Amino acid sequence: MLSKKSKYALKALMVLAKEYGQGPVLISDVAQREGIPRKFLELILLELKNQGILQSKKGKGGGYFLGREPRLISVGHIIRILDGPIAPLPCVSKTAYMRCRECRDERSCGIRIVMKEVRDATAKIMDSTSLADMLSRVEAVVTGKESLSFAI
Amino acid sequence: MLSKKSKYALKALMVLAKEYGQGPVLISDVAQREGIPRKFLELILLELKNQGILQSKKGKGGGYFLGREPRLISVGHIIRILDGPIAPLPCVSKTAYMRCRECRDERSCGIRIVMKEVRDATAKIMDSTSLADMLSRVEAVVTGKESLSFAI
DNA sequence: GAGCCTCTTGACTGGATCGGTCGCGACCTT
DNA sequence: AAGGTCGCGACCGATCCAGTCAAGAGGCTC
Repeated sequence: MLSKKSKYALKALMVLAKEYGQGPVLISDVAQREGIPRKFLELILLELKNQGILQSKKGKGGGYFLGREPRLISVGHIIRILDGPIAPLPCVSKTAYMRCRECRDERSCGIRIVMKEVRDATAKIMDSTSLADMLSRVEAVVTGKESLSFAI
Repeated sequence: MLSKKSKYALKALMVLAKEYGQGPVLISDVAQREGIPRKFLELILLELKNQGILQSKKGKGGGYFLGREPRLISVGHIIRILDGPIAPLPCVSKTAYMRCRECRDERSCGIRIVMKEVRDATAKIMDSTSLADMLSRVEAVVTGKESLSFAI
């Protein structure tokens, strides 16, 4: 299950992606536009800044903005930062592998085989979807061309 | 992330599936074979019984056994019983749908679009994999015919 | 029916995580 | 130097996770 942190982060990033190249956006603006508790959002944006996703500027005319183009920021990366590994089990994680204490033979663990499939399918979707992708999908729906969302 | 509950449940069910048709198996046996805390496993098996997955017999010669054939018990069903919905967000769940409080228009929510893909991919794998499937995959690995596990 | 075996049930725990909130800085711009 | 903005540490209540404990209820065998 996606935490609210990740969900809020993605919502906020979508706002910043839409505004990309047009200067900083206030935390308060983002919070209000997306209905996110302001103080909680501060925490989230700070973390994203520390991980290099965002940049910030203090003082008047300050705020947050994306550190790179929206097409270079993947959903998977954001979720890994805020929620940790995507894999349903540590023993199938690529970014945070840990073997199961009680498994004699990992290779012949049926659960692992299935969960590896799940991890791969999930990671494939999340890592190949960028903020820009999401924006254009939303755009496609809004302008009534829903069929585009299946063309990817 | 899969909880230990679900993981233990699947491990236990694999044992019971292997033993299917050969009478009840003791909780203690399952616990020992799979390295699961006994008391904790009791809880899990009881829940699975209450949900109709397992049956039990008390007294000497008693124990737990599957309520139906291993090929009729899906991984997805087990995980839903113990961990709740598979969907990463309530607003894309088929079995426990709930709309997002702060979403104005659900259809044009980019996050929802992506998470729906994730849900569908995950559910497809989990719901189409049965205990019998897992058993035969494990068998394939054990007998050295790993390539079979990709043929499905 | 005694005694043992096995599941059943409810209460309890310690620790972690989630989803926030508060207050005071630090820093930047004008 | 004033006011706007992010930065950061502390704190909080609720909930969930993983597991334990003690007692009991039902069934079997002798």
